[in-house]
Amino acid sequence: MQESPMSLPTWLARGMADLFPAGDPEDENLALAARLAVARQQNRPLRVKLGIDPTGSDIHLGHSILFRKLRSFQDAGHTAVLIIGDFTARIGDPTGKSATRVQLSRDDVASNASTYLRQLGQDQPKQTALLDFETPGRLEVRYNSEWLEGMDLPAVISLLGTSTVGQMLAKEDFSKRYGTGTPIALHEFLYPLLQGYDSVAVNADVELGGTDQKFNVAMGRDLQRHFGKSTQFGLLLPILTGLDGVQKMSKSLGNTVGLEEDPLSMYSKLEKVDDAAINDYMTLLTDLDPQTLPENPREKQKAMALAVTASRHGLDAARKAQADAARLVGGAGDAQADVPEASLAEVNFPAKAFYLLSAVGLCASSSEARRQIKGGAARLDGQKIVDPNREFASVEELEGKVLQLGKKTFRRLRV
RNA sequence: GGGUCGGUGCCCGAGUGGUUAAUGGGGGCGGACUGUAAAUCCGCUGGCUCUGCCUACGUUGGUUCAAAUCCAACCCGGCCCA
Repeated sequence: MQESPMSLPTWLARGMADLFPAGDPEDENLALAARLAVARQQNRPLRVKLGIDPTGSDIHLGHSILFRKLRSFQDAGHTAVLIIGDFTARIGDPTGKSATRVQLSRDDVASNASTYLRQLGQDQPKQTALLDFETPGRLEVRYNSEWLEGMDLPAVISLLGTSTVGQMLAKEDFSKRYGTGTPIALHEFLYPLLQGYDSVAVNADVELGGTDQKFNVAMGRDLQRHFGKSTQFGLLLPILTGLDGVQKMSKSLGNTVGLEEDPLSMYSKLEKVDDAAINDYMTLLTDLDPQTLPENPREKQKAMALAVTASRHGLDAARKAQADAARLVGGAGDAQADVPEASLAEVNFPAKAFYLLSAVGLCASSSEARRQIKGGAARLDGQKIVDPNREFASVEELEGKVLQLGKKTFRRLRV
């Protein structure tokens, strides 16, 4: 990335992976710093677009880096335009996908969307919420069905006419699939165009996205130009590496930390993040300087985990989680520790150990529970459960005890 | 529409009538080790309150004592031709 003479504010540049165009520093259409300056002069906030597809229901830390950046724009006085891709979700973004996505029903999309908004802090004060829902003028939530649903066939055809098959096949995901003979449905070509059209519809000045979104964001610029609008800047942030330190954080890869996870499980997961990912986590998930982290790798993990947990739950809760995690790992379930609870209400007694593990949700199935127990993974209050058929006669026998699977999953049993 | 190849467990991919819940690899989980890491080694990796029962190799039906493996129809996909 080129340094422009007119520099960007540090809150904006933090963690940035790409910014385009990065051309003529004097031209507000070619350099974001110039656009910011003009906006300031005219006392006009920038419109910063971030699109989300309500395809899942849980937001994880990987998603949150984009929302954090969006929040920074809000705090600097700009307008966040959050686009809920309720219409595009029904197509499914082909980006990073090796297979055609399942199209979602309207109901799924609606319920996912409301879950998203709640997780983003719709009902919370701005101090604790991820986005500022409170300050007037700082947030617009738009559903893209608003302008996409009513589009008629001539409009769709003209939209398709702005792009060529060659351009589409230049996109890595498509070319890879084409090359390996994996099907590409025609409607998938429409996705980048529709996402791009969102930028037209909301007059975006900036679009935020992960680095994998470059194609789609660039499409937004093309379409804005096509429709005679001023063009947006693409501000791309890195894709957060998952807990394994190798692959991107993604629910289907099971390497995520959920935004709403309790402090203990959040901390426990974060303190074992791969060394290589630690600095990125600091930069992208906290406001702190990674330089301040301790040298010792283990201490470094802990400090990062504390910082990130604190950014979601506050420093006190994070400290407690850190202390609890340290005690729990010692082996014995600790009566003081703040362990997530599991209800015994649905469990039928007498209950055999393997049944208990699955009934309480620690194992996906009772067969898996049997295997885990045989593998020596299950403990009750720190004591290994050896026999899958060990029987617990009544609730009283379990109430208040800590059931453990492996080294890092704990459940306090409650009635 | 024609030709041709193909559809196997989370993924890739063996298997072409009988110890097949189905070789192998990846991924995942667990154990040992460690820094609660990486690397390495070992185990597990359909379901069921399970010494047994049930469901599985695109779908349906058929042949057979016995099929993922043979036959038929259908569905879906790649490539070539139109």
